[in-house]
Amino acid sequence: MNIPMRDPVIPGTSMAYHPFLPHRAPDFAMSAVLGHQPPFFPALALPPNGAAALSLPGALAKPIMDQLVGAAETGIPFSSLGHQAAAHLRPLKTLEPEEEVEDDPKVHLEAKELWEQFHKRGTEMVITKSGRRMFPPFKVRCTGLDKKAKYILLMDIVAADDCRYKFHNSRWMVAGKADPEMPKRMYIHPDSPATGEQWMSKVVTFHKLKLTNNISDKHGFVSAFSPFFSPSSLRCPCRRGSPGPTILNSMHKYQPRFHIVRANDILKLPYSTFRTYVFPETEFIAVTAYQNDKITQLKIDNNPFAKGFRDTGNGRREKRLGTRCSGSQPLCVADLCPSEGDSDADSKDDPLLEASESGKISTTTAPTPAPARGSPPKSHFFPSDSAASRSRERTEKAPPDSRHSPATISSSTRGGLSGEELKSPLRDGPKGDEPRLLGKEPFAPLTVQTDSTAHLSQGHLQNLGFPPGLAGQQFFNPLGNGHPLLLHPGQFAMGGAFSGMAAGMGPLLATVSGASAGVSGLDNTVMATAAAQGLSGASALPFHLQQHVLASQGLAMSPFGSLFPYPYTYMAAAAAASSAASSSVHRHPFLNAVRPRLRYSPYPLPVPLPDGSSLLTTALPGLASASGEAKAAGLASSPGAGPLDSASDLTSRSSTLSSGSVSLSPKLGADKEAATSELQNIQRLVSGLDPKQDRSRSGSP
DNA sequence: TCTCACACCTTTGAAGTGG
DNA sequence: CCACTTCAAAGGTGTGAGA
Repeated sequence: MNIPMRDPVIPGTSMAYHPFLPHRAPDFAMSAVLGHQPPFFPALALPPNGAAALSLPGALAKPIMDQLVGAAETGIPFSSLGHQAAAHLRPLKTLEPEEEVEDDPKVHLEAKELWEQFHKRGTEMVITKSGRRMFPPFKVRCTGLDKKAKYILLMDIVAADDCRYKFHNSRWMVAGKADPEMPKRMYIHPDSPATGEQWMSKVVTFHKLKLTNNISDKHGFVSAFSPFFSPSSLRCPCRRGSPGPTILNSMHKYQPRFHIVRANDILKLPYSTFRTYVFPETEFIAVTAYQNDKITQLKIDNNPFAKGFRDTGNGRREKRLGTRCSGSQPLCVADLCPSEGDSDADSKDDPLLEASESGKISTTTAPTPAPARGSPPKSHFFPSDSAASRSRERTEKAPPDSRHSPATISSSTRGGLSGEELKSPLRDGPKGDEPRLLGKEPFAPLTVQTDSTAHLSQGHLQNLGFPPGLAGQQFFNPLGNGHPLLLHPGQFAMGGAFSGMAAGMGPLLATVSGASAGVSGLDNTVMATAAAQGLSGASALPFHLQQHVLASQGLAMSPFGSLFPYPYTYMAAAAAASSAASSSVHRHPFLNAVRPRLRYSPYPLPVPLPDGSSLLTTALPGLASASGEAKAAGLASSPGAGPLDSASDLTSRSSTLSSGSVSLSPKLGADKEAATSELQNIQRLVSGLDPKQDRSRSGSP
């Protein structure tokens, strides 16, 4: 085996990459996923909570990984491989579990009304070969976080269903089966990790995330690894090594997801608890060219970059209107948007602010008390340091009072959700010193918060296709909900905060990811509705092959680590279940045969637990009805069915789920016997050997 | 349905100026 | 040294022709 040595791991980067995350029981992890007897990991005698790392020079990664994966698949003990792989498998770092902190995260979608306007019109999101930003930008406000604890915020976009669409007769219609999905990347917010206080102090935006239909796009792996990558690019948040675009299929429907992970180190991500939040109104259909004039006009009216196309502008808008959109009527949102003049000084880096900051698009309710630190009137998600920007900010007129709906969009899995209204900080206040990590971006003056009293509960798991037999498994964390986050090396993308860590790992990650993109599940202790759906994107590939990377920044995440956040059993079970539930997985030849496709419904009905708590983090206020209307109006025949489609299913199967195992922070000292038992269940589940499970799955919609 | 060049626009950071 | 202005470059938009 001739393996060139290059791209050595940079000492001190703590680059932990281990395809078979040995969290507590690495052998179990791998075998569980693969459905084999535990392979032998001679080099992995790890402490219970230790993290083993496969520290490999980049060029070594691919061949060694291939062998390791192959061995795992065939049940060959790794010890018999007799090459560098075993030598490289070694404990790299012991990761202490996140200390228990009391938090009750709630997430509010910003500019919700604008999103709803788009949604009602059959939102189209343009994707280009070079990558195109999302508009409206995905922005959220977090509350309920532990001020002292550190969190990593992520976002990803997963297929919403298994269909391809076409725009016919002014409406979107199903045009067939979906094309295979490319592995999806997790976009890690560049400010991660940051304290809860920092996150809560401002709007968290992911507007830098780009969408592309270019499957050969490699930028995601380049920025941090490229020799041209300069630390100076990190100075300005806006210029940080931009993550690679998320690859989407044109004419397919997607659902953005937001994840909160309590972790103070990116290395702990795989072991940490995920809370996933889904906002159905952010669902969109990717297009390479706008099909719906209403959407086009809506975006033109709201996106400062498109000012040249506005009716009042001097661009080609008038011409265009005369030819294509002559019949277009002013859109509601347009009315909600600030005039051109108003927007000029606003949104610098955040086009949406142009609209949202005016407050015209906000359907707010009661104002909420502003935190002491207050919020600046203008919000730049990635503010410019330039004098010009500062100058402009100074000259900006004070925004209208932000009135936030106290409603919560999400609920905590901890059952701690008392249903009390969220008190979100006002964003319009004196511009205080923003935490460095979060940049200087001020709050958006106006946010649209919705009541998210609805909580996803275990009942949603049914929707995710959890086999009844598994539901009762202790390890089968209902919150994990069956929908593991698809943490794939290639799934991760971030703005650069972790860029350094990735040094030297680029080739490794790229090769591994490229060669074996697959499904990696990350158990979300608190999984959102869409959990199941998350698989759709990344799960198109074999579960065991998913060696995901923190794509753009080169952060390598153990796919199994992702699967087994902590304890691993939770992850594995969730991953397996999610795989079964994933519509995308369904498309996968390997999994297709044994697991009927489960349709993902992003609008599950919250099912409160007996104790009054809710298991799933994501709660979408009024989503069901709203989305249903939107679908009815915009989608002629969405196979995804409405939000309520899964209600019956959820209800029918909810009894099989156990809520007792829900824990955001599973204790490290889990009983080994229990783990073994869990493992066996996982193995059966993953390997598809359990006929009962299959039967039960087949009964799923 | 997609790609591309294009015009128009915003954003960004550096350079310059003045207090 | 700071605040501010100016400028050019980079980059984000939708358009419309052509493939």
